[in-house]
Amino acid sequence: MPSAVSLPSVYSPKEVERKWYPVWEKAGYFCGPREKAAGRPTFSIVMPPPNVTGSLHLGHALDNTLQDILVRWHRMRGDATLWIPGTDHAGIATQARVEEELAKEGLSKYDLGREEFLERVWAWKEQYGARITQQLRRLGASCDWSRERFTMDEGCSRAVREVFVRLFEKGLIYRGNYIINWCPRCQTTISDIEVEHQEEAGHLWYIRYPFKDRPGGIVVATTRPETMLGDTAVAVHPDDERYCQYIGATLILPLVNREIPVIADEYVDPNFGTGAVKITPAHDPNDFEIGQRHGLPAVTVIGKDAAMTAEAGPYAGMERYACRRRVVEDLERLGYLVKVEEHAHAVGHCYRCDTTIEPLVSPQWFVRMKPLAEPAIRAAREGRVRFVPERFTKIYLNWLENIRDWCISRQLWWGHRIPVWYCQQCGEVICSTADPEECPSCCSTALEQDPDVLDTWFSSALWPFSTMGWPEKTRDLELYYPTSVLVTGRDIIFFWVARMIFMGLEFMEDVPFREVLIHGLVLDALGRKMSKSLGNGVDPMEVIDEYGADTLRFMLVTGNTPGNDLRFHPERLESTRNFCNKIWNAARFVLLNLKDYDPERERAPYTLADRWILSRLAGVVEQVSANLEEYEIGEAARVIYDFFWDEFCDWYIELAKGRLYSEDPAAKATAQHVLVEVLETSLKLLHPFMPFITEEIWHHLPGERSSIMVSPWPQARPESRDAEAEKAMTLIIEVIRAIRNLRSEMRVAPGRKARVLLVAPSDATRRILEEAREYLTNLARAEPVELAAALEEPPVKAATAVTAGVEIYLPLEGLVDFQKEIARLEKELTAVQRELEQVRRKLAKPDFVAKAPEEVVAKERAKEKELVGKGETLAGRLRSLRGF
RNA sequence: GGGCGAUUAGCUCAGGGGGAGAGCACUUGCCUUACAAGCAAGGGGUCGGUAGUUCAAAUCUACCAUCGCCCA
Repeated sequence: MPSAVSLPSVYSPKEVERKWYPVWEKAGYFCGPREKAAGRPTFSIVMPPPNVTGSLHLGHALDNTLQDILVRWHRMRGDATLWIPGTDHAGIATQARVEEELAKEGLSKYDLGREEFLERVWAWKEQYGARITQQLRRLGASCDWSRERFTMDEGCSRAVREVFVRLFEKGLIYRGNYIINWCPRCQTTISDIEVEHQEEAGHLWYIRYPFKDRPGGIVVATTRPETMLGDTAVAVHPDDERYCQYIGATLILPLVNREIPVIADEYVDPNFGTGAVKITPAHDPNDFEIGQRHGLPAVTVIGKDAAMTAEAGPYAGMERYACRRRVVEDLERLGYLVKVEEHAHAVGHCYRCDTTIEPLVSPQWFVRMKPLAEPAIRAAREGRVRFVPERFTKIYLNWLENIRDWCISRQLWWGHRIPVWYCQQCGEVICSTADPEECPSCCSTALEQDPDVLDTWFSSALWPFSTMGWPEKTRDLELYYPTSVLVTGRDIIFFWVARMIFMGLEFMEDVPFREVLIHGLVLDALGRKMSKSLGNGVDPMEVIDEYGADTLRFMLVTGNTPGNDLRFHPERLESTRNFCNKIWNAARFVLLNLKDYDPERERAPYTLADRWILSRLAGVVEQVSANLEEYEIGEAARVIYDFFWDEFCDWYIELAKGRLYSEDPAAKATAQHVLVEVLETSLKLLHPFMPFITEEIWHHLPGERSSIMVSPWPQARPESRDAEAEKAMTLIIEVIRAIRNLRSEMRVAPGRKARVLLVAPSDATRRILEEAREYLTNLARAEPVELAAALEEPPVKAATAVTAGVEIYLPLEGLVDFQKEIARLEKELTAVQRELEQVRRKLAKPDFVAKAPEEVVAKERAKEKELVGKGETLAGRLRSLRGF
């Protein structure tokens, strides 16, 4: 056993953390077993794969800490536990980063060509992927590295192809020329949910479109005048009396002189603008749909570079906003511009680069969502997937119920290539899991694979089963699918959670996880999202360097409630670090006092303090287990924190000192035994939260030990619960506090012993106080302590307090300022009277006595009695002081 | 426009139908042989507003206000 004396008085996490992680990993503790213990369930989690783009941020730290807590807890409970780690290839983000690198060398991806570029990205992935897994290790994540996966590894890629082909064959994947969101900077499509809408101050331009064959015209209102060049109709509401006479009429589109019809469509809001809407099917999603309904042509006037196309005639080649200015000028000059209003509207931006999205019509691949969404909706409605907190169910359902088809093709190089080939000979479209050699229709070998790759989320959607070896029927799938819980941030419910659920239902015929634990975002101290552009990000590795992983972990999961965002305050790190230090020093204390400890030695019976702390410990074990069961992780952490610091350190350790320093070996052995018991159990309870410090201390405790992480989780011990001991200790603590308070108020020097008189009419109370005599001396420096049922003549020169049915006198010859003491007691008496009044008012109500539960009424009565007694004592005391 | 969340001590946040809590900050006193990253004592809040349900509301309901987020 290492010497306790060698423990320094300040805990330094660095060496400890570096020491233990490799030990755990080498011992194979993280490996998910291939069999489960009889009578125990399995517990499995797949880690939300961090992007290989860069490094872990605080959100990852929170997410993985929560998972690690659950995993370590279940492992200690003896469940067959599996936590699969991995990383995500993050198509757009990673490609963009590598392109940035290239740009520094003055190169573009086109200079390298597709293959060489991909080699560069793979090199990047190797470097940064390794960094991320290193960072997860530093955080203490006890995931199974032998099962580590990457969304583009062989197995995941195979799953992606399999899924694509099956959906294609089922008619759930199709290619079509539809309107999509185009990011002109990333040069790719993005899906609807990757578009972020931001309110912007803009204008509403009113433009008059003249009739072709009659005087006058129709005034339309638009926020994007440049798109008028692509207008192919003007729509009005069919019931709008202002316009119904014009339906079917022909207008002349100004500037381009195209003839366009006036059509009627329910979509038009008669109250917006003039009630007449210009329709640009090629550049607006709603207009596109109207165009589809009415068979309107789509004229593309803005290209993929966000510049005007040849279709824009004289405006061809102009950048879209320059064109907007010119169009407005020209309209004004030609007298078509009626008016301009200030107008705030939502503009779509690329979630990655914030560039304004351009809706474009383009041939893309889509997943037909309705048939996939329905089972996913049912699964949540029927409770087969449960969200924690529950309110997120609604967000999930609302999205799925209004789902649109999912555009999955991306014009990128980094990602899963779409497994579709086009025959250059006959035009056959071949969708296949294996690369085809020749066209099945015409046998031509001139096949060209679709150049696009899949949306990154397509592969992430398969994560819960692709990581377990699907489409093979593997042991892991058999044992660990569905996983137990998914832990993730509320920002990716749509992106990821929903998609995993419908893919799981489609391909595994079961939900991918039974529960979804949603946590909030980690914000900066001012409540802002952490971002590169704001420069307010905090690097978790720097925090770990300075404070240790245990501190970071504990800080992240306390002081916040499930689903709510968490503000990052550096000060909270300090208080949590102090808690680590507290644990360290409590352990040091115990170990320093264990030098002559022999577990076999005969022990004296438990004292009141022993029975109390063991009872409290049993309560805490139950509570922590119950909290973890309900995913109330912060609450569980708080319960241990309070118990350990307040009850164990501040009270029990102090109460135990008397016996530790005594000459009675049996009494000492009992105290040592209880100290070890409480410390050991507390360490176990703390281990899921603070794996490193608990492991370190664990190995200093007496006895042969393997790792704490594979030690059994503490059992609930109802037989240790001792209500009587808890009640007695509560009384003793109150009396000690009252004495300390009197001493402090009377400015009795802390080191000085003082005579204390305790008056308690109740025999039971006196018995407790008698047993606590030593405690009062040690903890309140009360000596001698005199006990009485009543006092004939209370000392006049004394400070007084009344608590819990005990009158406390602190005789202070010559030290008591009578006026001050009278004032103090008067204040106290007023408070008592006020409280008594409240209680009596309550008890006076017949309804209360009749309708409130018996215990509540009894409690109020007891309170009344106590307050009356306290008031009488105080009043009597005041009388005698005044009479003196 | 719809939905969700927040509003509790100076700050950051727990709690949640029956005596207002924690950490930090503040005041006072202590280098007490585990810990000054500590110990002890203390001050500080009509729990955002209004109405309702209830014997009882910080807690449940409705509405309102302010802030934030999501969706359209």
